[in-house]
Amino acid sequence: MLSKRKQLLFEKQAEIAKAIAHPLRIAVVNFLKDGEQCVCDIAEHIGSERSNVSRHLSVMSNAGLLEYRKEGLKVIYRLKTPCILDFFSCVSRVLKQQVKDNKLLLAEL
Amino acid sequence: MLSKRKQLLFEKQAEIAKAIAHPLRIAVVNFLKDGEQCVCDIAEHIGSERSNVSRHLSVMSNAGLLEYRKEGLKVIYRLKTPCILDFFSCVSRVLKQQVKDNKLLLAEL
DNA sequence: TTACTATGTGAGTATATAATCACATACTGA
DNA sequence: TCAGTATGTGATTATATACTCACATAGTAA
Repeated sequence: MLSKRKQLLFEKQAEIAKAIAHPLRIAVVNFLKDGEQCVCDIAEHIGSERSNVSRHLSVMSNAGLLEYRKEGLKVIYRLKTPCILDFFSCVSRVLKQQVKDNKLLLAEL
Repeated sequence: MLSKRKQLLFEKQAEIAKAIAHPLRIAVVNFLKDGEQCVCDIAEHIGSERSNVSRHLSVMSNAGLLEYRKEGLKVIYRLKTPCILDFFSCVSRVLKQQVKDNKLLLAEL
């Protein structure tokens, strides 16, 4: 059985993973990897309501993935831990494997 | 604005991230990193209903994170793309940073 | 002050996800 | 064949998450 300590750790880890696990939030990470951006530009780039984007940004910020600074009216977000980007290299590997598997499956028909 | 192609990619990536983003499923990954295990042993190790664990395993398997083989009555799961484990090294970094931030916050009081 | 802009938040609704229980299926071994 | 075990799935319920709209707040600039 899992110790309480381990369970707590896994919950924390899941929280961080959840903060990445959304198409819009992944789009944000991809946009921010080239440099910081304000909410309005992020919203425009992604093509979603500002209020919605704002909420997603706060989810990611609370999870420790993003940080921000204020500049006049604008709030400018940036990646806090760029190692998140490594995550996507693994995800790409999983996706490529999926394509390979599908090809094998097709060859069976 | 995002291209349809990019959007589709982000959706696929989010699907994979979602398949990790649950405490129980993270516990499974941690258990399987030392080698393959049957559903019954996974369920016992984690301390959850077999039916529930079975469903979580199928989520991860569908996402391409796990694969399995059958051996008599048992179904034995293993990690399909061990690079998932890299993900956790980044998550650990995020968690450590959170602790640091909290310490700084405490020092302000 | 007044009008304007950027951001964030409350409330409501829709949708997705998780857990539980009961049950079906499939394999094993007497 | 029959009893027993491992796994998976349907149905239900509970909970969490996402989106939209309206509005509040805070800074800017005339």
